[in-house]
This record gives sequence, structure tokens and C-alpha cells, in this order.
Amino acid sequence: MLQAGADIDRSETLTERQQAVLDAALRLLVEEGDNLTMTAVARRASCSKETLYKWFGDRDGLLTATVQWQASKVRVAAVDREKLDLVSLTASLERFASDWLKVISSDTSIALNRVAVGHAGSGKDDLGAVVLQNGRFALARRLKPVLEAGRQAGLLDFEDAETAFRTFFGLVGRDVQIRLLLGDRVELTEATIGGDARRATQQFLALFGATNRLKSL
Amino acid sequence: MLQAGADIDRSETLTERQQAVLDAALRLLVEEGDNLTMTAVARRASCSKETLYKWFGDRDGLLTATVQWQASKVRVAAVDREKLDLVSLTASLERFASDWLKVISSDTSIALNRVAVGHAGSGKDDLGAVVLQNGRFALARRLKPVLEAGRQAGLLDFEDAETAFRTFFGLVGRDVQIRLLLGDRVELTEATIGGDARRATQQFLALFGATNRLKSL
DNA sequence: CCCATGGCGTACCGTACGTTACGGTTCGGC
DNA sequence: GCCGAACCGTAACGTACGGTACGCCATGGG
Repeated sequence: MLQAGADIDRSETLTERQQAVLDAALRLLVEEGDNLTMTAVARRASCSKETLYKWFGDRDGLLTATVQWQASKVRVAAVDREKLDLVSLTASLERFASDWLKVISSDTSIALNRVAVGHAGSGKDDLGAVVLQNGRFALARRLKPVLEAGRQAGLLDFEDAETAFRTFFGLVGRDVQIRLLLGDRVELTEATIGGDARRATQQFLALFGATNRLKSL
Repeated sequence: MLQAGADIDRSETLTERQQAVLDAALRLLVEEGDNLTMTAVARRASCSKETLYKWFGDRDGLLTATVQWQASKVRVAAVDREKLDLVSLTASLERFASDWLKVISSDTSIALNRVAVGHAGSGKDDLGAVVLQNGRFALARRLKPVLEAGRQAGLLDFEDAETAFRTFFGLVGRDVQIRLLLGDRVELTEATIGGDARRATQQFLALFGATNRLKSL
């Protein structure tokens, strides 16, 4: 399984300057992909290579620090769980879907996932684990309480929150992420994202809404 | 959009020996990932580097040839479209889902997708396009006729075959592929694949079956 | 005023790897 | 039996890049 603690918040232990350096590395990562060089990072960040090595150890250290830094920035606020009727549940689900689609279609997410996937083969670092923790698993952690609350309120009907979440994940993401990662130009305007979020939520409610029965899962 | 002709069948133009070399490269790609060296391929294939360069031009040429070679091997037979009732349609869908899950969870598919994703950033070659053509788009080409036939037979109800396919794709794959690419150990036994295929088809039929209405897509 | 520290810029080293060149060997055709 | 082509094994070359060392400057405390 995945290592625990891969999503520790490093924003505390980082000085202002170090964060600026990591931001530069992040921008360069988006532009150049995995073939960015230490000299390029140093030049872009206006710092010396020796400083990079002193702060981050080696290239892999810099990369993981960059990924964790970006991860610590997208920590989103959870949904408030006060009122819960069908319309608020629907709104929450649509919100989650829309946010998720925006994230996975952003340039930085694509770049980060690319390098993480590339590094996942030879187990030198755990970029894949970091990205998973702050991507797919973070989404699950934030969404599952909403699903459970929906079940408590009698709006949803499912056996296992995990499988319900995974279905929602599939309905939202479909083929978007893999196509983007493989370089396909998927048109994702604000409008299409909104439409996809609505469609996915409706489909999810059709499958797991308490009114409809689908006991054969 | 993606380049046409990315899925030309190269198995004709390749001699026996060249296919053996590509097989060796493929195995090495699965083991080593993108950091395989030309010397390693030459040694594994018991051929000289000069031959590699004469046959495939350069490293990228060898990689694309390897990917295309593997792609030409998984060309699967289409489904026969004679009888078409609900049980045969269900069987076809389950078959597709199960096959697809087996493919994306195979070692070679994971390795190939990893290098293709890694190379998709810097547009040196078009590995991403090749993988997409022979993966996601090939699946769509093979599945869409079945969906259309199902609609003709009054078993399915959808507006656009493309969006219907994408929903099916999402219901089948969910988070499996991205988790595998990122290095997560997903347990995918024969039994779980069968169960997932059944669940995905049932959900798809619940959404797009002609008996049920979900006109708000 | 002086010195120590931290960081910038740059030159440098070692190595890994893509690419090329070359000598030796097999093999089909004459 | 001889020739050329194709190919194997390996040595060699060039380069790019990770990692390190060193000189210089700024700042801040004594």
C-alpha cells in the first residue's frame, strides 16, 4: 500500500525564499517536463546550484519538494455539512466534480502527474504516492463524508462508500485524465466542465439515489 | 487533434529478426522503464547497436517501433453482430469491460503508458498519440457499433454514441488506470475483474437501457 | 571596522549514454 | 572457393547533466 505521511504539510518548514525557488521549479516543470536541469532551475530561481543541493539534497529531493509544495497549495476547504437536502447534496456533488475536472485539466496538474507517472516505474522516489495522496485519495477523503451524510439523510443508498466514490470518480473523470496525460487536446472550457459536472452528478444520483433501486451491484 | 495513420500495421514490413529484437526491447521496457539504454537492448536482443540504428534510426525510433509492434499484437477480433437481444448485448459489454480491465492492468500496458505519458510532455515523438490510437480510441471504434446496434434493436437509448461510450469507459476504468500508472498496487484478480465488468455493465444499462429514462443528460 | 555566514555565479569533474566507426564472422550467390 | 552484404561485438567519441569546489559579495553582529 501507499506510505503514510506522504502528505505532510511542508509549508511550515520552508522559508519564503525556498518557496520562491520551488515556485520557479514548478513553473519550469510545467514548461519543460521531466527533462528540466538543475542549472535551469538555478538560473530561473536566481540561485546557485550549491544552494539547491544544500536545501534539497539532490535532484529527486528537489522534485519531491516541488510536488509536495504544490500539493500543500491546493488544500481546499471542505464542504459545510449543516443543511442537507437533495438540492444541497446535488450542489455539493456538482461542485466536487467541477473542481476536480478543473484540477486535472490544469497545466500544473498534468505536468506533475506526468513526472510522477514517469518516476513510478523505477522506485527511486515516491512521487507517485505523493500525487495519489494529494489527488485521488484526498478527493475521496473530502467526498466520503458528504456521501455518508447523504445516506444518513436517506438521500443516497449504497453499501460501501468506497465503491460509491469510485463510481462517482469514474463518471466525472471518464477518459479525460488519461487523454490529457497522453497529450490529447481535450477541449475543456468552463461551460463543458459545468455540463460534465451536472451530467455526472445526475448519473450518480440515478444510480445511487434512494428513490431508484439497483440492488444488483 | 491526433495524427491519422498512427496505427498503421507495421507487422508486414518487419522481418522475423526485427520482431524478435522489438520483443526483447519490449521486455526490457517493462523491466527498466524509460531508462533503458541502447546497449542494454542490443545485449538483450543479441544484436549490435549499429543494427539498431540502421533499422530504427535513433532511440525514439526504436521506442515508437516497439510501441507500434506491441499495438499490432493486441488487435482483437470484433464481436459478431448476428443475434442481438438483451442477454447477448450484456454479454458483449461485459466482455469488453473485462478485456479492457485486463489490458490496462497488464504489465506491458502499464509500462507502455508510462513511457508514452512521460514523452507526451516534450513533443519529440508521438508515443502518446500511438498509445491513444491503439488504446482508448481503438476501444471506442470496436465498441460503438455494438452500442449503435443496441440502439437499433431498441435496447439502448442515447443521443450520442461518443458520450455513451465515454460513460461506459468511466464506469469500467474508474480510478484503476491512474492508480496503476502512479504505482499504486491495485489488487486485480480474475474474480474482481469479472465482478467489476458485471457491475459496470449493469450500471451502464441502468443509465442507458431503453426501459429507464434519464433524459436530463 | 572586522569577520563570519549565507548565498550567488561559475568553472570544473566524473560519468552515463546516445551515436558512430571499425574489425571480425557468417552466409547466400556466382 | 571467392565476394559482397548483412550483422555481431566492442571500442571510441561527444555531449549533456548531476554533483562539487571555489571566489566573490552582502549583511549583520561584535
